[in-house]
Formats: sequence, C-alpha cells, structure tokens
Amino acid sequence: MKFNEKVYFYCKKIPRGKVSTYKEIGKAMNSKAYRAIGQALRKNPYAPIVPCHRVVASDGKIGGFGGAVKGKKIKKKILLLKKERVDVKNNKIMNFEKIIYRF
DNA sequence: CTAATGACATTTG
DNA sequence: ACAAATGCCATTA
Repeated sequence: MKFNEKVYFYCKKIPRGKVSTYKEIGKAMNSKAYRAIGQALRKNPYAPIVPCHRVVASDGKIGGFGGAVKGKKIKKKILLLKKERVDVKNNKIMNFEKIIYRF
C-alpha cells in the first residue's frame, strides 16, 4: 500500500499546533486523490502514530471525524487539537489560513 | 474484473 | 448561506 503509507507519512510530518487539508496533502504527494486520502485516514491503521485529527477539509472545516459522526460525539479529537494551539469553533478551524501547514 | 464506498472538493440551484 | 449534483481516486467487497 504505497499510497496509504504516503498519506501517513505526510500526516506525521504535520507539525504540532498546525493543520493541513486533504487537498494539500494530495498536492504534496503529487496527486489529487483527496478522497483516497480520506479513506486511508478513516481506517488509519497507524492510529497512535499518525495525528489524523490534524487533517481537515479545504475550507477549514473539521471534517467527518469531529462532530460529524452521528450519534457519537467524538469531539475529543477536536479538543486535543485545541490543546495543540489549534483554535476550533463550531467544528471549524479558526485562523485556518494562518495555521494551515503547506508542504 | 466490476461495483460500491467515503474523514473530500467544486460548481450549481 | 445551504443543499444537491458531479467529479475524483484508492480501497474493499
């Protein structure tokens, strides 16, 4: 699984206190498979190693892993994100353009 | 191999 | 601004 490994690799590369987007990661790996990236992270076999919560939607929205999960409130990740200096409001990143990490 | 899926993105109504 | 439709791409059944 080369593709997934790449995804995880870039995710790990995201510095603490910053975030990135599926699109940017895709560009970084010379691909536009935003979708596939989401797939890779959704499964995230490298759960503890890969900070998947630092990857958000292109418009700064958290994405499906924050509060988008029906029934369950997994906002803990967002909370963790906030602890890392990432300000999140209404499932959206504040100062998104400032803290977004580009490769 | 074909079809379905989804933590996305963009455009259109 | 919000909702729906379309396109996209790797993974999985």
